[in-house]
Amino acid sequence: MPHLTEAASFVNADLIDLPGYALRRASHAMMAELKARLAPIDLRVSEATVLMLLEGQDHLTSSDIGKSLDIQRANMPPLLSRLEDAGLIRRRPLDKKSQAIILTAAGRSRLAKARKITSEFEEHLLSLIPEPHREHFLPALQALTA
Amino acid sequence: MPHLTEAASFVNADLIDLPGYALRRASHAMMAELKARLAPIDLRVSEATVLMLLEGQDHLTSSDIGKSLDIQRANMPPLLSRLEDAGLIRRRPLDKKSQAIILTAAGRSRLAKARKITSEFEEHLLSLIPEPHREHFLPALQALTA
DNA sequence: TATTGTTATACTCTATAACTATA
DNA sequence: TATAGTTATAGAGTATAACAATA
Repeated sequence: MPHLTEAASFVNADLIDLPGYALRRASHAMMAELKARLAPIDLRVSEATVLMLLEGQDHLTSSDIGKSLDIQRANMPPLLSRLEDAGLIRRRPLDKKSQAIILTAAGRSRLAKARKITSEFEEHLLSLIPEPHREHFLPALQALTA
Repeated sequence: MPHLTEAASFVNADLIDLPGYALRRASHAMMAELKARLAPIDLRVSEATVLMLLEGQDHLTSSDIGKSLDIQRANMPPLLSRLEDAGLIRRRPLDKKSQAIILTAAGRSRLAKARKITSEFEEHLLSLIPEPHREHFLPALQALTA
């Protein structure tokens, strides 16, 4: 017999009523879902995000990408190396110090697949939120990031 | 001169309009904030959450806690060991296989400080959300976890 | 047979410091 | 002086597999 009782479930219900805790749990659940949906095209969430940021851009540096996506500069090289090794991006020198990160043809092709998956995912996510709350979700989240 | 242009900012604005991306960013920002607020009392977010779950309970096992908080069973021992080494919890045998995790007096004292910090944090979080959206935030998040 | 607690292990993300070379 | 790119390293969270002992 499991030891988890109704009393314990009640306490857990208390936790889930805290916006901070609910935010962490919802984010974790949704990112696990998106990770699973992107796995078939061999992309991590962070990698797909970088590809989306690069679309139509031919002058963004590694540092630019890090600033836009809130990724530390020091954590960009391994991320970009994986994308480069997969042939999805290449580097173009801007001057003797900086280099632009740009999509290859294979990168644009993979991005198209990623866009399809993420847009279906976003639709799924919103569909989970009951109607009266749905339109308020994005503005509320954006207020927390700014 | 930085390479980040207005065009790049615009693309980033596109990303932040995706609910899934906004959810991840908001969660990351808020958890970093809570982590910083809990650091002075030497508690991680996950540790404070466990203490809160244990309040008033004297029969929850390691497995119970993992199930409630969505933490894998295998990841509980190191978490609980840190709390035990800090004198905040102790183990009480339920039978020859299971043991209850319970708060010590020091654990209840630390929990009181954590409750104060987290309630101030929750208040801060909600205050960041503009009035028309605020009341819809928690129900929307809870719909994504269920 | 299923569950509990545990160990080992590995991967991902994140964070800080430090170094070089160039703007 | 500040910035770009990189390397090294460490911490934290998460995931799977496997084991012994007990329900």
